Parts: sequence; C-alpha cells; structure tokens
Amino acid sequence: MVAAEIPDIVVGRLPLYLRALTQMASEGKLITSSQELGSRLGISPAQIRKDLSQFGEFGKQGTGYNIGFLAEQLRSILHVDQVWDVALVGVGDLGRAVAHYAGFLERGFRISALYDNDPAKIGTRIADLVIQDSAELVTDLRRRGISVTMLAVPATEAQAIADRLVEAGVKFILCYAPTSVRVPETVRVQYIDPVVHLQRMTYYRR
Amino acid sequence: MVAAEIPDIVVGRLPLYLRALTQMASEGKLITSSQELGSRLGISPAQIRKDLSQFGEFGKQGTGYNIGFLAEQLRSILHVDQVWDVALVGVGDLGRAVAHYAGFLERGFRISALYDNDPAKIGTRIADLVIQDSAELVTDLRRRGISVTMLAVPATEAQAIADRLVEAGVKFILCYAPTSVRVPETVRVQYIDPVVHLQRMTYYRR
DNA sequence: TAGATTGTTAATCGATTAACAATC
DNA sequence: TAGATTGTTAATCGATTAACAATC
Repeated sequence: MVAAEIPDIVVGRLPLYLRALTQMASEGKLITSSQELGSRLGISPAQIRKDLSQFGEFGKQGTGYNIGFLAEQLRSILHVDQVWDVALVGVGDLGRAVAHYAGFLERGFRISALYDNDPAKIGTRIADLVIQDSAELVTDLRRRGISVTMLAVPATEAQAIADRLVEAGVKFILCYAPTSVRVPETVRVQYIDPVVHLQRMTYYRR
Repeated sequence: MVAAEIPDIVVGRLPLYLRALTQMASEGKLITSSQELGSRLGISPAQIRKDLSQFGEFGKQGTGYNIGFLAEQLRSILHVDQVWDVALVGVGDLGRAVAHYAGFLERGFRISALYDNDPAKIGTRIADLVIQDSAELVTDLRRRGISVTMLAVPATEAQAIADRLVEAGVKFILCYAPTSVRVPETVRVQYIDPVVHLQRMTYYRR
C-alpha cells in the first residue's frame, strides 16, 4: 500500500469525482457506476475506473460504487477528512465575496483569518472575522501554523505577498490575482483567472 | 494558412502567454525570449516555441519575440482583439464582486447585462447596470445576440439556468457554480470552483 | 443463472522534450 | 563575425481508450 507516484492530472480529477458523488448523495442515491459518474462529468468510464484503481479497489463488479463509501475514501485521499484553516489575503470586492461564501466548510476548508493593508479596513469585521494588518502576516501565520492561503490582492502586489507567505511557511496558495507568482518548489500554487477561462473559449469562435 | 487542429491544451496556454506579455509590456519591456517567458510561467521554452509555431512564425532567431507584436497576434488568435459582451446571471456576493471587477474590459470582455431572480434585486443597479429578471433571460439574450455568459447562481439552479442559456443561443458559459452542467457539444463550458483547486493541493500534504 | 460492472492489461493516441540547423 | 535564439524534427514520455477476464 505504498503511495505510488500519481500523475498530477489524475489528482486534478479526484475533486470532481468527490463533488459529483456528494451531489448524488444529496439526491438520495446510494450506488453509482463509472458510466453514470462519467456521463455527469463528461469523462470516460474507463478513465474514472483507471483513476480510482490507482488508490485501491472501491467498487464491486456487477454493482458499481457505493457513493458514501467512495466519497469517504476520496476525502481521505485528498486530506479533506479534516478541516483546513485558510487565511485570505486581500479583502476587496472579491475577497469579501469569498469570505462570505458558505460552501467551504463542508468541503474541508474554513476561512479563519483575513488580512488587508488598507487602514480603513483593518479592525473591521467580515463574517465574524476581524481584518488584520498585512504587516502581521508572517509572524501571525507562522504562529498559527496556517498552511493554506487564498490571495485576492491586485496583480501588482501578488508576488510581494506571495514572498511573505512563503516566508511564513505557507504550503498552498490559491491565487486569484491575474498573474503568475514564483515560489519555491516546496510550495504549490493554483490559479483562478476568469479572463483566462473566457479567452480559452473565445478562441473557438465560429 | 488553413487553421490546423490545435490541441485544447495548447489553446489553454495562449491566454497565459498573453497575460505575461501584457505584463511585460506594462513594465516597459519590448523584447522577450521563450526562455524568459517560460521562466515567468513555469513552462519550458521548447513548449512555448512549439505552441506558438502552430500559428505562425512570430519570433526572430537570435533576438526573440517582439512583445507588442506577439501580444497583438495572440489577441487576434484568441479573438480578443474585439470586446465581447458578457451577461452575468446571479448577483449574489460573488456575482456582485465579478460585476465590479474592472479588469475585464482591457482583456476583451465587457459585462453588459445582469440577471437575478430575486425581486428585491431586480431593478436595482450595480456598476451602472440594471439587474434584470431572469425570466427575461432567453428573449433578452437572443435579442441582444449575447453569446458569452457567466453563471454565478447556486449549484442547485445551475443546470436549469444553463438550459435556458443554451435555449437563448449562448455559446460560452463560465460556470462559477460548484457543479457540472450538461450542454450540447456546440456550447463550451469552463468551470471555476475554488474548493476543487484547494483540494488539488491538499492531496500533496506532506 | 444471466446480466452488469469492475479492475487491469495492452494498444493507441497525444503531448513534451531534446537537439540542432537555420539565421538574425 | 560570434553569440543567441528561433522553428522544427525525431525521440521520449505519458495519458487515454478499448477490450475482457474476473466476479458480484
């Protein structure tokens, strides 16, 4: 049961499987198949079986997968059978919306710290959290042992803040700023830039 | 000069190239190389050259790429040398933040219609736009010829709204709802779900 | 049992990289 | 010219799919 080297691209699909399974469970379904899951997600059944088989044997021939059991396994694999404390840096319009979003907790994350560098915002509250001064970022995150952060600052500030996050020992950064940041290999970054997604589509203008 | 079949994954990188080039231009740089571009983006120089060569010869041996020229070419390839009207459906916290975001226009998109089904919101304004009733979605989008939309409604409503968008002739949907939607093959969907990105990272917990 | 679906293998398909001639 | 970097080819690497024995 030694963890083999799982391709990044496979890991990337696991959260989609988990999300679909959770949805099925909420619809009262108990069992599904690679066929059904695949048709919901637009992924081939063979690929789903292959992906899952990297981690174990979760299904039953002739029957399919127990939705609750498979979801539980995926939560464990993705390490979201626990709740991660997340710090959000940058409380502009987007940061505010993210801070208010209620959907994190049930999927393994809890926003538990907010930072901004605007004196007018520091000390005010959003969703029960006091906005703290970004100047305290490094000592504070380090002290609290927070390793997951979301970056919702302007693109021009993203690299500087990312450097501070790295300094604070942060391991995972979800970057909403429309720019790439450079970090050591020990730190992982994921990006969300709506314009990138839009441009990926308009290429296919007919 | 017949458009060859370009892999999706290549198309997906073009907006990143464009974003980095635009940033370089704003820094006053005039020339770059696949080496430099690659190191900013964490992509190999060979891959960048290969990707670009699918569309033409944009560089000069020994010199590299003219940043302004290459950016212009990419805008043309991605069809963002024009401005696309975008409709945003769902004006909750996230939709509001998206509507206020000033960064769309210079990258080829303009939010020009807002929809919600909450009577308390309909008729009010956000960023100079009057929120319209979702009930008018189909006729309205069709009349205005809008083909790009952003979907910021709850997951439970996403499929129903997506069906209406398809009915209205929409071709591109950027889905912020944490769910997959089924649409005909003629319609493209891109997804933004922050939790999916977070879970992709926490898998690598050490 | 008969029907269905998994887990897995082998084959296919596609993407990335290394290397280098061309040339600015 | 000498140095640098492109565009492109061929080789390598990796991912997806088809097919089917196993088995519930």
